[in-house]
Amino acid sequence: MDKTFDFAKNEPLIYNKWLDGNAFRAEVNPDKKPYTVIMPPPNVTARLHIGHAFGLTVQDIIVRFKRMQGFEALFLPGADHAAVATDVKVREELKKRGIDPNKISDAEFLQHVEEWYKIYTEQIKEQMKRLGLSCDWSRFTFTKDPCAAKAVDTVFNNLYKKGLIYKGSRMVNFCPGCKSALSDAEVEYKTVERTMYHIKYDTITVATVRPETIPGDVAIAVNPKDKRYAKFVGTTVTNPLTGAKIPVIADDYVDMKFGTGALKITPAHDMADAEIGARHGLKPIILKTEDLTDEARLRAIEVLKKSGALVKEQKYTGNISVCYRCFRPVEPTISEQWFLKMRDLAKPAIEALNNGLAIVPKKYEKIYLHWLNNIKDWCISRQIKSGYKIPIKGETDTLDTWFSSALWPFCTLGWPDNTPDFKYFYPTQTLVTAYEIIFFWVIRMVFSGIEATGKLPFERVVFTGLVRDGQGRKMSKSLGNGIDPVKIIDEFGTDVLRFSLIVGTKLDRDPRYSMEKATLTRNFINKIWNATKFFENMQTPAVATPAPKATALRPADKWILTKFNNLIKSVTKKYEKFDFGVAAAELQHFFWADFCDWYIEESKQTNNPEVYHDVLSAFLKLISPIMPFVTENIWTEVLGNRTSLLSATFPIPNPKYNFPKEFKEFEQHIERIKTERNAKSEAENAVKKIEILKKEIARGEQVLANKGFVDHAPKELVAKERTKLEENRKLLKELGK
RNA sequence: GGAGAUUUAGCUCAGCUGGGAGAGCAUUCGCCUUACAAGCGACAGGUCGUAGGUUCGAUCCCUACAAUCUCCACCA
Repeated sequence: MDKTFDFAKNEPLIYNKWLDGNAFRAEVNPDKKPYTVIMPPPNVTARLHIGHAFGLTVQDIIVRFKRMQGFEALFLPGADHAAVATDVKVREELKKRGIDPNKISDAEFLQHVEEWYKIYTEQIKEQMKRLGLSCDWSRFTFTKDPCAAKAVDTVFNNLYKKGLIYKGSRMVNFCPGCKSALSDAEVEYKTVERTMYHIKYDTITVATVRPETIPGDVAIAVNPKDKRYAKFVGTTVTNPLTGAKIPVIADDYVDMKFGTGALKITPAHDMADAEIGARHGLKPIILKTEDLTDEARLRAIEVLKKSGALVKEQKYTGNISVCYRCFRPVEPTISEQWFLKMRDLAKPAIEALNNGLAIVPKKYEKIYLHWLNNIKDWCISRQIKSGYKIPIKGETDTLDTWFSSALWPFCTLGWPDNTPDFKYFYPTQTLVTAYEIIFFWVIRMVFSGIEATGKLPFERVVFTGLVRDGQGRKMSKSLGNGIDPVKIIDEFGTDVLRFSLIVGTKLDRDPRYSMEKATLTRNFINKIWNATKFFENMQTPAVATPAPKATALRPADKWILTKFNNLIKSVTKKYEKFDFGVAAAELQHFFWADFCDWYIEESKQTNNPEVYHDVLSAFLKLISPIMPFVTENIWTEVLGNRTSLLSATFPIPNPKYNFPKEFKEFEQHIERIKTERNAKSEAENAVKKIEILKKEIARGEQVLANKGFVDHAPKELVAKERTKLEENRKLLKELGK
């Protein structure tokens, strides 16, 4: 064997061996139960980052585990065309090449988009392969593939026929950067400092941060309880920019304590104003976009200053709504868009939580429900070029990219056709995704799946956290604390990346990653490698000592077998609960502390290669979903197995290997040795030990003197305390000599 | 404003149905012991956020408070 595991050489060899053997291919197989995981398709706009690596590793662990449990496991890979994001990227790329994207024809532009798709889809596939994902590549799907297009068409038309999709002139958030309408979910909030202007409308002064919208004002609103303004309600005031007479109205919405307590109403350019305007039957005045710029604001201020209407300026810190893609402030505007009626679609999605949909971790259930219970109609039209055209004759708008993403779990399996794949693999079992896209994607998949197929798209959704750095900070370019997963693979190998990403994480918190984890994992893999070397030497005739027969199990054998049985139980339970972080930690601890530090040491004088072999190979199986390469290498190259670990069965505890008596004895044996070592390294140990014993005895006496404890506590516990006390007294006597 | 989560050793985190606080790393000390110095052995480190309550017994259950974080809503 080499000195260390040569991952650079072996990992690609092993992966290609799997590919050549069609090992990841899932077939329709009536003799087996299917287990389907559809991959959330990464955008074709970027390289895979550490967050992708984490999520994809979690999925691959699930699939490999289920495959070993005998399921027909399908991991279906794909990539997303990411309409808006790709649009931006392609424009940038064209400008770099000296082409003005606005001067070429639509057809030409779309051709460049197609090119982009091709190049970056291949790049993404390559990166996924480097992560060691056991995907069925024959089923790779791109969100612009014909099957997806057919699904989009079918779903849109069905919803349209049902009257759930409608076109209407309504208040929507418009992004001046993306030059498109957005859905509510696509709007984020950012805290910024702005200037608040106090402006006189005759007798009433209002405070506003957007004086450029004054020409759109149709009223001034005050709180009906506000005594200061009661006398003005019902009168009119003059718009300081247009000279128009506008009414003073009373509305509960107005906060008396905020600003001057008087609110200008601009129904065409503010969400709240639109509602107030509608309540009072006011007709909105729609302004042109060029009249809503920063320059327009400065012009308005100039005019107001000259006329004396501007009475005060003050700094104000508050939230502004921005586009989640380009982060530019969005402009609420009345415009004609396509909407999806949500009320009826949301109902079954809400009920799904009682009808077979599990959300893991559970804490996301409330977030899921809250959003669905407060859902508004979904603006599905976008004014950008790439993406799916709205399938109505003459429409130039495209669909929100999430409209097609929502169909992902079934369009990838052949729907709307009732294909054998669809019949067998749908509904899918587990969807793994980041909690950030619960609204964008997960909820929309649920209601779209129920609506289109009559079934839930998945039995459960598992949410993963956001990968942070060692100190818990977000990884970001400006902090320079980002870690490129491909770099870890280059330096340490895929096994190291996968295990180090997983170990110590919990699903309900954000995972943390640092280079330290990578080196620790490298050391662990080296440990596994060397323990295997020890086994090879054990078997070499020159070194071998007369080994006991398999039936003649030594105490150490019985101990490790019992310990390993317990490990299998515990690890399997954790895998089933998707608690891979703790499973990984337990596996590592068992191997290092129990198997290497104690069992190997006990095997240096006499040994039992059969037991060693059994435990080692079962351990390799147990950890292989997380660490597929080095385990496969040892499994085939060193242990001489002909078939891949992929097709091995996941270990189940062996009832024969349960020796509670010998187990306890060996644990005591370990304790004794530790005490001896301790005595050796610390001369004054005896004095110390006496102190501890005295304390222990005092504690035991106190506990047993407590009548409540003796009467109420379980009998075994009381008995245990009694014997412990006696033993300690005996020991103290011996040491006292 | 509404909701949720977290708080355990210097750091990062485990602790299943309440029954004497655990790991890894870091620190300190001693070791090249024939699988491994990417290693081995050992010591030291904790009023389990604060204050009450339930219980024979609370890190665990209940109440209040505090700090940190996240999501949602958003007031001109």
